[in-house]
Amino acid sequence: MSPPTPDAPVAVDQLRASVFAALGDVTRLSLVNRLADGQPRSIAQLSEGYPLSRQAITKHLGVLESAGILHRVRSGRQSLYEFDAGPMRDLSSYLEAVSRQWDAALGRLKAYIAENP
Amino acid sequence: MSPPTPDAPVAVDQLRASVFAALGDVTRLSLVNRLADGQPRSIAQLSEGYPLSRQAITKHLGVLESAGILHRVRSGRQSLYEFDAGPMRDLSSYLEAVSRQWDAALGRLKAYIAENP
DNA sequence: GACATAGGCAACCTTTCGGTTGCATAATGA
DNA sequence: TCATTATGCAACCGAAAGGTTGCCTATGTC
Repeated sequence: MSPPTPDAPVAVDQLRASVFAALGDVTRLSLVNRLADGQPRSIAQLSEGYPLSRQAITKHLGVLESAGILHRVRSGRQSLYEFDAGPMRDLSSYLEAVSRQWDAALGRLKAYIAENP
Repeated sequence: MSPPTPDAPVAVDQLRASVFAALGDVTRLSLVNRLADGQPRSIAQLSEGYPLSRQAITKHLGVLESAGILHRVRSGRQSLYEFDAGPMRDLSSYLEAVSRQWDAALGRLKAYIAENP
């Protein structure tokens, strides 16, 4: 778990950006919230409650799957989607790292001011 | 700090989605990484090192500012951008909440299996 | 005042996104 | 077998994203 540096390998940042982008939509965020209870659901089930066509939901699920947030498992004639916490855990630790970097910088600033009144 | 529920007010989710979306781009992610050291920088400074025009960087900074991740402070003839950790902290706690929900669901599943061998 | 520097504004372009519709196909159940 | 259900595939569409270029304005500097 390397802290974020300006010159970090682009591949890692590219992956992270794709996960962020996948979550950057209210519909997809809502889908993730529903699936985070651990129960896999079919496309038909997931389409209920949205003012969108099944195809639109299918596309959103595809985006989330590409980002690794969901996995698709075929069961008979239906596609079940199940949640994977991995990518979102990675984002969480990344955000924590940035926040810590920020806190440290703030601490140094305060110390500097205290020593140069 | 309410845990994410499927029926959460859309306004909150909309804000979160916009922050996620703002971070869903490698260039913007890189800009954030640079500014997270606490030092405000001008647009000219921030434009260095990218194969993009100054205007492109300006647009990216605008997106980050709209999401509340950066603040703009005019100083003389230059616009300085400074980091604000707030929105990213919110995302972090949101992601943590989802992960905990997931862990709890997994725990219940294991308990169920253990009791029904 | 003359000139260089930093940035804002606006028009324009191409690609991607989010969405729809129509139709084809695979599994199921009566 | 036949109708139904669940999904996949592809074409299409308008709007937004990401980017460029050209020009204008404000602020420093000599």
